[in-house]
Amino acid sequence: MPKIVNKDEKRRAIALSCVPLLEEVGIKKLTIAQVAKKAGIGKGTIYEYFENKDDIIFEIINIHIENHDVEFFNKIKETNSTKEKIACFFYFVIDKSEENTKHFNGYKEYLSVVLSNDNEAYLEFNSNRDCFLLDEMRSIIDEGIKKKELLPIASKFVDSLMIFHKGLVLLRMSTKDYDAKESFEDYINNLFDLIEIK
Amino acid sequence: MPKIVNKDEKRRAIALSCVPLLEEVGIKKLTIAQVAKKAGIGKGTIYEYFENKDDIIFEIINIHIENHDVEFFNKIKETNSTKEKIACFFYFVIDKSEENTKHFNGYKEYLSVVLSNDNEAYLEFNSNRDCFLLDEMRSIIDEGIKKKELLPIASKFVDSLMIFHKGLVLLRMSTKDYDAKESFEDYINNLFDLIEIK
Amino acid sequence: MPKIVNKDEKRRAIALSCVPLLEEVGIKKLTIAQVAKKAGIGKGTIYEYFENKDDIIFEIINIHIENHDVEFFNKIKETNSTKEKIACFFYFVIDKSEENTKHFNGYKEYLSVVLSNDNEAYLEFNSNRDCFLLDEMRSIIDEGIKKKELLPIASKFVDSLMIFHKGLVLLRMSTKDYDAKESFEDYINNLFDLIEIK
Amino acid sequence: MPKIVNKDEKRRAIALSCVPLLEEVGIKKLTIAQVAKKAGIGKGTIYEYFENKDDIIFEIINIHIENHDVEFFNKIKETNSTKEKIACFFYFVIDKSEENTKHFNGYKEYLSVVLSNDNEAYLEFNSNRDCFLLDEMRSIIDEGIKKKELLPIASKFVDSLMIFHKGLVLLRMSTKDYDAKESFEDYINNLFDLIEIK
DNA sequence: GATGAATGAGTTTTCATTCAT
DNA sequence: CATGAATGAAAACTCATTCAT
Repeated sequence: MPKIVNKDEKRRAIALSCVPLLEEVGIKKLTIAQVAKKAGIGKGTIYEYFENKDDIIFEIINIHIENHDVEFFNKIKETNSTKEKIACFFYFVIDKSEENTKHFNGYKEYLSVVLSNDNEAYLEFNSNRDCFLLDEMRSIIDEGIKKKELLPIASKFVDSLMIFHKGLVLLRMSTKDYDAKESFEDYINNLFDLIEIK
Repeated sequence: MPKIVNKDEKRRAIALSCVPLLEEVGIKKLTIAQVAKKAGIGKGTIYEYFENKDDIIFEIINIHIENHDVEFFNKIKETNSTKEKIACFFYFVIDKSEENTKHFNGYKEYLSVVLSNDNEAYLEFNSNRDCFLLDEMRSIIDEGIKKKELLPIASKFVDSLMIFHKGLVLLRMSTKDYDAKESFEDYINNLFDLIEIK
Repeated sequence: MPKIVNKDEKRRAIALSCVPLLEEVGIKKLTIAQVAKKAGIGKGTIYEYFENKDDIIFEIINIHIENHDVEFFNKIKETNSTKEKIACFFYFVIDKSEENTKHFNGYKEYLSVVLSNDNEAYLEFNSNRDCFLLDEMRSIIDEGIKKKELLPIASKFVDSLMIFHKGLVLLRMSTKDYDAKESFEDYINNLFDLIEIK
Repeated sequence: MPKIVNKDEKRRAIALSCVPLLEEVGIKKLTIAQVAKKAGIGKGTIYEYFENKDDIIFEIINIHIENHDVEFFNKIKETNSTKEKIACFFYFVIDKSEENTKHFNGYKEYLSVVLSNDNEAYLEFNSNRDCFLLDEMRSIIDEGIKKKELLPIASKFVDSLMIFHKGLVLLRMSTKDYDAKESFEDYINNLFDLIEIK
């Protein structure tokens, strides 16, 4: 009886084995040869499981983001106040630690690829993830309202909060020495003056 | 004695002649050979006036943006209410007309290049332009306050308005069928509830 | 399963097929395109077997020199007297035949490349080959002493003999109509007055 | 009355002003633009005084070598014993000081150019200079014989001394970490055993 | 005599993808 | 199922030299 390999499983296994590789060399410098070597299979085999290079990069990035999200939601769970939970969303763009900067630059590279191609799959993936994060934010705000930390009006600011987040991301990426932290703190304090129950 | 040319003028003239070319083929596909042909000069001559390919692309984009700004400021001057003036800032990201979409996609490609290289000059240029636009926005808001259209508190929202703008730009670029208009209107109406003198 | 090729063999086969090409066009004018065409493969395939252009040129030159050495050692074996064996070493720089001049000019071009780059591999290769030839010369002299053709003191002249050889090479290469033969004969006769057992 | 410029004088003046430039950037990287700038004239003017790039490089190198020779003959004059005078000839190839290494590498680059082109003028220049140095060496040896430092037989070794010198030059240039000093000392001691009057 | 603007040929190397085995 | 050998298009940049002024 031959070993039955589930195509999807192997696809994922290949991508999984290349998560550190992508971090190391970056999207643009990643070659199929490297991927094949890291996964311990032949170059041709890659094409049994992936349409093309974009496809595999996409899969690897997915895993990256999933990993990131796991950490992210753990952090949020450990956090009590609504304000701090919101801050968790912004750590990614605020934190200047080497570790986070690496992730941030990885995401920058990813965005560069998204913006230069016109890959529908990328756009859809981004849409879904943004929706997902938006929902998370909404839950947190709603919970804050329920816990009497926030005024009911707070729910009207969920969207703009997420858009503001995107704005900080783009500014940190495209301008010199942008101080996202300062901007965030101004904004969040301003906002909480309006929505917080003191 | 040889013909003496004004280097700066010729530099600009070359760039100017390639503004439509850049629009047509995009940044990534633009070749020096094309530029030289369009400008009606030899390839080598390009390098008498520009350091390298980045340098010439940068110059062409500058002209693009200058052109855009001229239109933009004309629109603002023709506009009366502060709210409408603010809306002018957002036309770029909101408007779905073919004309504007072309510009928007051009800017998208530019951003893609900025994010993938680490060109200090690009980052600095962006910083300066963002500062400049921020100042414009501030003037408009201040004027609105002076004209008793807005409450003094409005001045505290200038920064976040610009960041919000960036956020919309990134969302329109990186997600599928993003409705920047809706987001903007929600936001601006929400905001004006807080800062408008009715 | 794909065709498995012996990388080393194919590498050598490619280089081998280009030995006449290198002779024909010279090092500086040799292009990868020519090499690929001559080897009957694609340009890209070259790079499956060689690091870069230097690498392939180096390999071709190796074959050249190996070929030359084979002839050279055959000649020495066919020769009886020590004096004649020594002369064999100098044929390369003395002989004005068209055939040898072609080789000599090839070596000249090779040296030109060695002197203009700072390629460690080249320098080391030269060192090794010089050592090797020095050892050969030493064997010949030692044998001459053993055969009572030469005085024991002859062994003290091995180094200078090789250096003298280099000197003739450089002189033939860098000056006009240099008569290496005359210089060699003067030298060898002078020397044999000192070291020969008559 | 217009300023009469002697063509040859200006030619020399231009070359003279570029002596340090050549040292700085080397032969291969030297551009006509640099030469024109250093000489304070236009690029086109260069061609009023020189045939082509080779011509001007040649002229600059001439001056270099003249300068070197001046130092060299001063050193020889200050030296007493014949053995030391001979050693002066070999300082160039033996000395590992930074200063001399710079000169040596300059000469290496020059030789590389000589070997890669087939410029008759270069070859002739080299022939003449080698003749000239040979004559100098002969004078020194003859003088040594006259001063009863050397046996009359010494005159038979003048040629080989010069060829040996060339050999050391080529070895230092084309092999790794060559110890020219050791080779020279062995040789000169060996030689003096034969030709010195003790 | 002087100038400097204009020129354009020429070559290495990478790497996603295919397909014969 | 798996493989890896083979492919070939594609583009920036330099710089000696000329010649119109």
